[in-house]
Amino acid sequence: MSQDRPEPPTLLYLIKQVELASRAGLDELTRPAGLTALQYTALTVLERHPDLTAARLARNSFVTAQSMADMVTALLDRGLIDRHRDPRDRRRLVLSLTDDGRRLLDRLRPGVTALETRMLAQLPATAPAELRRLLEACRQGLGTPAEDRAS
Amino acid sequence: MSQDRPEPPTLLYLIKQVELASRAGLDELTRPAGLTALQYTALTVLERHPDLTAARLARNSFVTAQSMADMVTALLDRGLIDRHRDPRDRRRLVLSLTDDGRRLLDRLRPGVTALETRMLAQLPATAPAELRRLLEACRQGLGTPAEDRAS
DNA sequence: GTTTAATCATCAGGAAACCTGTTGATTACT
DNA sequence: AGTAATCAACAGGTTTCCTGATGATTAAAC
Repeated sequence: MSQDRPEPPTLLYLIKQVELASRAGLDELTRPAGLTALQYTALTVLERHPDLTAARLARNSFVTAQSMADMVTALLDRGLIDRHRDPRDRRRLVLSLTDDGRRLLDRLRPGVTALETRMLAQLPATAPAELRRLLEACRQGLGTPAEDRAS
Repeated sequence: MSQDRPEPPTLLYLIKQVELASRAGLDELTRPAGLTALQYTALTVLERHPDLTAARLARNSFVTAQSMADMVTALLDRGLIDRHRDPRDRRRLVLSLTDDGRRLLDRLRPGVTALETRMLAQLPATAPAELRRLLEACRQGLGTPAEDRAS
């Protein structure tokens, strides 16, 4: 009766836990630069996928365009990103990293890499690839956010 | 030149992606009940670890006690949790689920389980255990949040 | 080709979740 | 006894998210 077995947490919860822990670490790294973890993440997405619009960026992050607008404004104000109209679709405002944004990412990257290394420290060398495979399948299962659609 | 290799995202980013997707799914499930995904998660933690304080709950979620206070207040106001002083340490206000809170969790659980199942749908039956093992090691590596300390 | 529908950006307003900094009460350490 | 650590809470503020509405532009339907 009072003998309740620990009841293992769900996988959903474990994922949240790891994300929370990594966000805390990321925040620590990016705070000195005046960036939040989410802003840093958005910058890395723009680095990997140039010429995204705010709307696409929002879908990629499973949030509404209005939510993303707040962050885009912050990054614009700090001069880390830039934007211009797409001549082929004049509704679209295409985002791109500025040189300042690129420099900031380059400066932060080593710390982030170290954080990831620390996360994986206890695991064998084969684990990262395995974890990647599993996570990508999970993302797929939950409905991948229309990404990686090259020109 | 315009041939940029996709540059695989970091594992930290993949974890965030899966968490974002799962949070979106969770929010959809819990919104009808007037709960956010985070509030639901806090309730499940209290279910698995009765007699936690808000401070412990905060550490468990890698946030400050002040941040957790907002959510605790919301859950108290909705009558989903309760609290009382710990007679052995009168600084502590111990949290516990109310019957209403327990009922709500029971009602939401099937949907959450289905969400997790959907996430894992593409993977073989051995994957969940493997994923759990990897994620637990990651959490450990990032500094586990003083949990699972039974009485 | 004109109407209809979808998409993009944006404004307004608000809620939730985070933070720093401070204070007072209680317990633990010395 | 006195210092340090912990817990809860107050004040005030930022970031991140939402719904709802609007105008501009493109795509689809008729």
